[in-house]
Amino acid sequence: MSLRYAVLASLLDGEASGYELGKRMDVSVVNYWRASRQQIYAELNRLHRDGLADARDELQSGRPNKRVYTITRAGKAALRDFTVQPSRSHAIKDELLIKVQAADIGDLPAVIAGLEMRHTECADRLEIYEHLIESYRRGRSEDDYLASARRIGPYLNLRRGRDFEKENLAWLEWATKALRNRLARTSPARAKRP
Amino acid sequence: MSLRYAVLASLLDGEASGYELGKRMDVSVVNYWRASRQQIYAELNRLHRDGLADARDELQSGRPNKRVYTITRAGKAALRDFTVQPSRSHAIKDELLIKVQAADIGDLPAVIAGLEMRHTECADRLEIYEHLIESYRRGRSEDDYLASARRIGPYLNLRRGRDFEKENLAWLEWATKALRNRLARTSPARAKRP
DNA sequence: GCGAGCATGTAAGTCGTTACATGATTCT
DNA sequence: AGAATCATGTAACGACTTACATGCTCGC
Repeated sequence: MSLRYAVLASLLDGEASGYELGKRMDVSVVNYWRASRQQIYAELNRLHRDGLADARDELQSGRPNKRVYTITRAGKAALRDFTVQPSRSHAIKDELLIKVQAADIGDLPAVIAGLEMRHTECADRLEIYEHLIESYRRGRSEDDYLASARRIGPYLNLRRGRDFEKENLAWLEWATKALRNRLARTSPARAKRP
Repeated sequence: MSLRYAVLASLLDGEASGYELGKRMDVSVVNYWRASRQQIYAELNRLHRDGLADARDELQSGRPNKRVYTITRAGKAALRDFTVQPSRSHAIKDELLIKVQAADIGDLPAVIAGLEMRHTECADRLEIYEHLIESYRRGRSEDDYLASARRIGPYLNLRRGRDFEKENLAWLEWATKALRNRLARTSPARAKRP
């Protein structure tokens, strides 16, 4: 049921088609709930059926037509009700960390390569967050922005995303170094007894 | 398919029954993949069926008997193969953050209360992580530990968990303050025009 | 006496992923 | 020529949650 409210919350940023929303709710932009396009299309239909979103068909030339959705008053009310409900702790699911957990028994060079790949992904996301934060602030100081902006929720989440990516980068570098040291000490020894 | 490897990785910490593993893989202890007990029972059965885990029944008095599982050679090989596969970026799913995103339209005091509740949860988890890190190190310095320990994967993940909880606490405090300021500025104004 | 912890599971239902289908346009 | 972007969806499958079932012991 959370997907429903994640989609509604995303519609607060303005009307959107399913496709656009799919990009908005991509890992690189949204750090509160990512969803696949197929999920979003289905949820938008349900939202419309339940009167929480209005839909209108926009005819386009040279590309397929699209359905543009807007959050309704009832949608906002439902979202408001949701904010009062207790939240369960987030789900922690990260394949890379399973590999780190099993690194000592696993293929060390492969795990290290995985950490490095994640590092570049994180760095890319960090850059996106930094740019978004800048474009939200438009020169204002943070306190200024928080005092004057119409909405601050998206900004709060953006900063969380940025801080987490930074933290993540630091950890990835540290963990990579630790596994590299281990590799240097264990693999020459193994090589001597084939 | 990742649950399978998460369970195998948890079995590297030693043999365990489904119930024990359920506690090991709880949010408070494991930060790489949390799973419900029902999921774990089912996965252990499959693991045993596929020869990746050995099972033995342990008769107990005064409490129900239990099935204790051990990872097999084939299980370790499967886990090793898994470490070579590419990892997808983790799933970001946090109900609380949806509420933060919608905070401006939602019930501000409720969102603030939610952040505070999460704060105590994080503080509790942080304490657990700190204690676990201490018990892993047993007085040794970090470099010393990383150089001498038989396995370092669990320690790397533990530090990640600790750092993330710390970061999280800082963000929660900052976001709470921002939403409190907003509440102070908006609710007296509203109260004047009923 | 009652809830919490120990211990394992089934069944039903919801949620989410992957593959497939279609088809024009623009970039490399 | 082939891939990527725009655009929406269906169908099948797999993952995950929630509720239910059972039953004994220990502490309050």
